[in-house]
Amino acid sequence: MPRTGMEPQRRNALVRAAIAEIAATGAADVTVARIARRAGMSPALAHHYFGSKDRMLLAAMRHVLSVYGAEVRARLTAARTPRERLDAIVAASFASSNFEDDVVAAWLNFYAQARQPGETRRLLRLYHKRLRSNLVHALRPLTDRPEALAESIAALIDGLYVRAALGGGPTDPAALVRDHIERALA
Amino acid sequence: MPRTGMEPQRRNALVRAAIAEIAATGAADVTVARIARRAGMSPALAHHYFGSKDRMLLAAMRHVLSVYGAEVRARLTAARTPRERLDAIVAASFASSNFEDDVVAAWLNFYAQARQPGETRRLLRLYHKRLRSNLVHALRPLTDRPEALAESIAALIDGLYVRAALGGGPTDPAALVRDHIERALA
Amino acid sequence: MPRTGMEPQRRNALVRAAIAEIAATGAADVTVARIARRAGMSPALAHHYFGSKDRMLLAAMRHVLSVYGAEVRARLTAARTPRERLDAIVAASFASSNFEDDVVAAWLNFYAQARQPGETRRLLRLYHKRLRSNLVHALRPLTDRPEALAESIAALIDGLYVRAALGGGPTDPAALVRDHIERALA
Amino acid sequence: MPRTGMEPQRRNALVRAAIAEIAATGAADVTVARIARRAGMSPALAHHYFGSKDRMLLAAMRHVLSVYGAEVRARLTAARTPRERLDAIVAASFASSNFEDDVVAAWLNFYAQARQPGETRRLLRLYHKRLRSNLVHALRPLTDRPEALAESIAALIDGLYVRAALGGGPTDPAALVRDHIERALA
DNA sequence: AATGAATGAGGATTCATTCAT
DNA sequence: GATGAATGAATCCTCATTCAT
Repeated sequence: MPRTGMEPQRRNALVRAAIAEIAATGAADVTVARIARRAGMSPALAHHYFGSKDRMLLAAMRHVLSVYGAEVRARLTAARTPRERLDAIVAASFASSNFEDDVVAAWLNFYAQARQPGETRRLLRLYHKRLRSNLVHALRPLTDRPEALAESIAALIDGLYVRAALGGGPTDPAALVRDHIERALA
Repeated sequence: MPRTGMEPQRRNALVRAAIAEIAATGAADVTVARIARRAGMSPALAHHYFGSKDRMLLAAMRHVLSVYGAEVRARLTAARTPRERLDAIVAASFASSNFEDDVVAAWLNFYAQARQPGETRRLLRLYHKRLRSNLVHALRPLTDRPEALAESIAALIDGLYVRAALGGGPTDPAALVRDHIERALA
Repeated sequence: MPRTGMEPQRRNALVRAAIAEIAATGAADVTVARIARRAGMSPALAHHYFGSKDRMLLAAMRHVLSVYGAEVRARLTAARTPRERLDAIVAASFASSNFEDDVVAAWLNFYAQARQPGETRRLLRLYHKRLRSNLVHALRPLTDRPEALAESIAALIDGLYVRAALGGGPTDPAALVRDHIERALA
Repeated sequence: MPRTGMEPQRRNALVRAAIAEIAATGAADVTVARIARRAGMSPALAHHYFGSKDRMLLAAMRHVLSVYGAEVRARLTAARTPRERLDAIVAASFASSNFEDDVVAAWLNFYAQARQPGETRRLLRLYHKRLRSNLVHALRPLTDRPEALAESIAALIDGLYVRAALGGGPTDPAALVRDHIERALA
């Protein structure tokens, strides 16, 4: 049964299962056994691939961040004007690839976990820094206080994430952010 | 040593210890034993007073919500104009009584936990509803789309909370929100 | 509130509550707190009167045995012929005072507990000895093998107790025993 | 050390250890840890195989019942006449395989536990029903009141069990039952 | 590569019991 | 006499992790 070259598939399945499990069960009740079962393999194999539960969850987080990062880069490449760059960032944040229920839940839990010092915090701060820098870069030609506006845009995006995680957020959060930007630049 | 009438003090000490422990250790690693030790008593006594870990954490959440609610009510009572009402709500959100490090961390964890159905979710949704209704009520005389603006203000507040929980948020988040409101009403 | 001379009532209430609790919850789940609550007082008071849980349960057992003993003595006094003596013993065993549901359940649990060396076993063996000796004494004028018949009568009584404890025993167990005796003496 | 296919052995060892532990310690003081130690493994492994203490004890009970059932079936198969059938049932009840000290003690505790509604009670009632039906079937050709006699035989068997559990029962309980039957059929 | 077997280290919870009042 | 307060010790159970196969 064991075929060679399964490693990437196995790792991927585990990462996806981890995200789904966080969403379904809550970070507090996530166990290696449950993740492994969801991914269709034994807990021992999960350990074989990731070495520890922490590293597995970290891989899940990296996956979420990298999906987001890829989305941003792709859209930024296509953007021509500063305004388009802004829209690209906002659109990436709410793109279906990382605004699915599972992923939003995972984000929220990463935030909670990032309270403690460690890799999660480091990664999340890195994400924050990049988001801010992207925003500031796009805003610089449009306003003379790019930092302040970037801050509020970033906070707004995070707030909408949080609310989405609980259900009951606005239907079109991206529109809400664009509105905010428009008014601020007016 | 055992004097009568200790219940309120003990419960209070446990609630405070629970909040501190969530902030210090992260919700995932909070144990009854740690909370009890921090509150200066045995785990058995903690159970005696709260019956279960869940009920203890729920009491902590209720405490946080009630502190916030009291802050809002107190400031709303003093407000005269719609604009003052708005400022009152914003100020309450960032008042020192519930913007301390511990409390902000607790909020974040409550959000993460509220993903799962249960009392936490119910309480948090109730808080959301009240906040929105307070905002809409204050905004109605000031704009013709009070719901949309309320939504964005609420999201902004939550986003600033999240960022505060991680450190590195803006120095004066209330100012940022007031700025947002001003621009939106202009 | 505390009146003097309450001791006998208190002790009695606890003994009765213990028996009821054994029947209702099963010996494994009997706790001092539950017994005390059922008897309308605090666990601490129960300890005050009995010193320990074991001693309390032992008192309950002694109560059951003494009720049975009193019943036997009363009926034996009234009996005139050997045959009447036999009937007296059988009737006492199934008299309502110790064939109530609670009491039967308690008996069964005492048997289970008497496996271990200790006071319970001592008391139960004493009961066995007395029962056998009473039976043998009554049987001696009626048969030349009184010991064997006494043995089978005693076993039959115990068996009927066991079955009564589970429900579904015969309606009139005493009649069944009398039948057995009659046939054996015929 | 871990070889594959250990499950049956482990389960068996635990069941046997549970029976021995009930006999040695009394059902009230049986702990998973003690059973596991006696069976030569960790408590965690015991849980791994049985899921819970209750299910483990239930398995022990099922084992005892099935040993008895097998004994009865084997002897009934060999029996030719109604009288032989009766003797087969009685002999099975006191066969060494389920009249050993351990097993008798376990029976007694199952009885005590069967007071509470649950699987134990269900199984024990099933055993009662089968025993009665076997007896009635064997008695029908021999007497015109098979039910009544079956009842008394069953009660006698149970009573002898109870007494055996405490030590001090008759040396040859089966003979006593056969005697009872003989006289009743005379 | 893959897994069943196995466990040590906890974690929530319960409870008999003690003590000051 | 009576009780609320308090806890140490134990119990069941879970889980990440390791290991032989």
